[in-house]
Amino acid sequence: MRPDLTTALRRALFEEWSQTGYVGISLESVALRAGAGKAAIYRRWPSKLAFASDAIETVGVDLAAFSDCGSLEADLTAFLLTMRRALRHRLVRRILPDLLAERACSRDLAPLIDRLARRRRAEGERMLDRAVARGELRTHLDRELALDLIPSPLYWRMIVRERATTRAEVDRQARALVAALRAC
Amino acid sequence: MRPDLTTALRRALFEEWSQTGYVGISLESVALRAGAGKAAIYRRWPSKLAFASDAIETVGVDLAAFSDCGSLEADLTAFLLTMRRALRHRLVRRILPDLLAERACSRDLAPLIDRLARRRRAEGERMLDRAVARGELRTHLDRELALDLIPSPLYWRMIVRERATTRAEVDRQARALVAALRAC
DNA sequence: ATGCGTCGATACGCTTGCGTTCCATTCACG
DNA sequence: CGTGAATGGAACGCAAGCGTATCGACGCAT
Repeated sequence: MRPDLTTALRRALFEEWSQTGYVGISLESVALRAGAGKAAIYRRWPSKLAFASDAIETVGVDLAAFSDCGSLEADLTAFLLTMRRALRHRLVRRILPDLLAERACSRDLAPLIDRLARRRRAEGERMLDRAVARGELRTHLDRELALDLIPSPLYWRMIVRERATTRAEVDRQARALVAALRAC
Repeated sequence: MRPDLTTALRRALFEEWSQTGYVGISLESVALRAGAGKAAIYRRWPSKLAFASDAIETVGVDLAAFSDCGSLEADLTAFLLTMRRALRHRLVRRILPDLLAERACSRDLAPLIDRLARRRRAEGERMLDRAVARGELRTHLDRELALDLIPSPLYWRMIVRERATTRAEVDRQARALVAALRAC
């Protein structure tokens, strides 16, 4: 089993996915794109779902990571910059909304999406912990609301509205979010 | 040409759309669901795209409307409550993300989505005008950012995270948004 | 050299659905 | 009543793709 071919197949899947959406993925087209035969796909994965799940988990299409930058605003800025970098990627920009849409129609991909979401939210909790410890946020702030507020404006702008976001816009967004989180 | 049948066909399209996504819509299934023959669809619309565009425009899948409630916070709360009502609708919750995903893959539906988005944003501008006139917001606030902030947390929560939102949560969200808009 | 696993290419039977067309029936109107 | 429009149901030729299987070729390890 050739690992380089497995990688090529995964890459081809993402390209095809970004053009057709999950439902429209033709495994024949994926194989062709990878310069392989269809049997090579079936030797590795029993189904489209298994193939897609493996590919997503392997590449780790994840929005962003949180890190400790010394202050809430700096943490938020770093998060938004990382998220911006991920959403700038053409394939991510196309596959991410399709993942959500597909989940609404068929629950096949739901476990995968849930796993990704859970990881990110746990990291967000840790960032809130740090801000509380620094005295930047109230101890009993509404964490549900805070964790919805943080990624949503950037997601809305870049995915829903398909707009680019400058570094200055990220900075302003972080400042607005700090104000919002203080009111949570 | 029976108008009641046209209506039934549109309704059937939405049901099918919510189950299969746009790509997976089978006009045969739509016709069957509406208790009609396929020819009835082709007599009215030349293609799936024309059918879908007509249906969306006729029903007006729109997120929400803005109204003057006397203060920025009240305006925002009213907006969020209206948007919440729309997003509670099962078909909307499924078709909306699919519209976005489909737009990313194929530009067929882009003009339709742009029209919907433009209308809503213009109304958002008027709400900001009112808040500025009342002295609630700075004259030169970052309107781009403000108009991204307003709908995004609710969209994120209800569509991306598939979570319900209580009236109390809407109120808290409105308050956080006021704080954010003041920092814009 | 030999054996094994994997490869791409292809064929196969099957399914689904498209867009078009047809037909007997129904309905509304003059 | 006669006529024309529209109807649901179905047939048609065509296309695409699925999942399975096969075959000769290739690369690698022994």
